[in-house]
Amino acid sequence: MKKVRTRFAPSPTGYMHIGNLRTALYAYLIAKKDDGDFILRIEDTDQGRLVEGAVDIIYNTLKQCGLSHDEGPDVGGNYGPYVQSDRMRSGIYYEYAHKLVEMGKAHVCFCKEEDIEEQRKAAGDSFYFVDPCKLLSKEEVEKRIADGEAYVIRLNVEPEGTTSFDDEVYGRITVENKTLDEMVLLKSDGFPTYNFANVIDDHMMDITDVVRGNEYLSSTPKYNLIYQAFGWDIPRYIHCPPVMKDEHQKLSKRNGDASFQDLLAKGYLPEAILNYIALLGWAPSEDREIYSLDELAKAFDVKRIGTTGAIFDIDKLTWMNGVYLRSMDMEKYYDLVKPYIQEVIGEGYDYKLVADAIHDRVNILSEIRDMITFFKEPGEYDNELFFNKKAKTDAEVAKTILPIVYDCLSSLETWNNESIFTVLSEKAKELGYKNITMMYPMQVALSSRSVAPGGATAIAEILGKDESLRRIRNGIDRL
RNA sequence: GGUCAGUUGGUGAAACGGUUAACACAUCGCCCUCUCAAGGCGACACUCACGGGUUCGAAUCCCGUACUGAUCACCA
Repeated sequence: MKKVRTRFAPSPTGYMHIGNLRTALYAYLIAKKDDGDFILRIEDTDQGRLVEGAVDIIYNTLKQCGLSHDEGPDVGGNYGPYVQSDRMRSGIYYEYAHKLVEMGKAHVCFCKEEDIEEQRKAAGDSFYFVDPCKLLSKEEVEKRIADGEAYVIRLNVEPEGTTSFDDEVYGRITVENKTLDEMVLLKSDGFPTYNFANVIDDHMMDITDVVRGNEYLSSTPKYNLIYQAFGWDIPRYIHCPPVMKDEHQKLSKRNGDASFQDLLAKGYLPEAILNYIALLGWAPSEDREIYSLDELAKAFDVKRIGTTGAIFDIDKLTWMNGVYLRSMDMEKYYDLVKPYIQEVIGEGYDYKLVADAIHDRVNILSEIRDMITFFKEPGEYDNELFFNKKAKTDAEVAKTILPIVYDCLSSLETWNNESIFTVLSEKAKELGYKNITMMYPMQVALSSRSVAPGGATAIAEILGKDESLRRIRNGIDRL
């Protein structure tokens, strides 16, 4: 069996959006499942749409995701060049388009765009019309070309019969040939159209599995016609359903939807993003959702790709990101979280203790800031905050509790979570209070919040004895 | 408008003609608990867009309707 080769063929038009990334992921997984090759090819036949830095974004994204390509513009390979605008490639397209003309499978067309439009209109729904340029003699064509007249090369399509292809996801699809137009292969500027370049490249690069979005489903019969004209083997087609923003719209840059870069900036992890989007349009056969990239490659099965657009649910991604954060190696977690902590509270505190305190609470890294600002400086708060139904506390109760807490702690020698908790809970027991009645007012005094990451005692440990006592003192003074 | 495709809960989804229609997110309850989380437990589709048919039996097969999407460029 031939070695599986898939390709990711983006056009460098800006940010990498999620749908695109998922297509890249699937292409990667399909290749890696069978120890095949994953190739990166840059499709830039449209010179008007080049965006500066866009290619770097593609490289960076693939790298951050661990979707390493075996061949590509930057890493080389035996099937280069891997950029369509490369002069060497342009020559190839030109040559093959003309070869098709010689074979009688395509023809030179001098029609103006308006002429074509008119004829299409006249053809109506049947769509098919006979291009008058098809009837030109070889001599005349050559003469007009020699005279410098602009021309394009169009594929010849016979209106009779049907064209079918098998898609691994959507099954067998058949269309009538008369609904297919005689597509342009080579544009008047000498560049190939995207569709043509695609077929040539996929064939020349020995691509066995064509993985792309299902918006290409309709044009696939035309691709097949080109393969057939050359007598080439037709690849396996794997069309993926779209990733949607909502019921009606696809996720897109134009709608201002989050790109991969945006998600990273918000503090989502590449592994989590990849894991999540793998599940958008594909379901594993076992009852499980958390997969590393390698595990995905093993579990992936083209047959289990769905046919319906899947709505991108940021809530589920957020949950999954939290799962990754909670289950990752602690050292790695500390490294990840350290810059965020230091940015907010600076030096002076044990950032690992802070990291431990928020470990079970953080889902996305950008949430950390709001969670821990009070360590640096307690915020303004109203005495109403001392009210807590479950703790049976309010400002009045706090007035009696806080001094007790203060006394217990000011004489405490060993300052850590456990020792603080022990002394306070013993005191609570002695006085007949529930722990929470002691702890809640303390938490408010320490954090200026009704909810805080970690219990009052954990916060006190991080703050240190002096600062903790100072904040409790302030709490007492204001009551 | 033509053509092609799709339709299981708020969301992702499983189900290879016979199950109480999995599982996960979200939501809501309860438990745990020094708050919030995390974790544990439970609730949440009398039904699989709708209407016919085939079958002893249909979310699963067939036909039609509705709705949704894609496509119909010298854009990629």
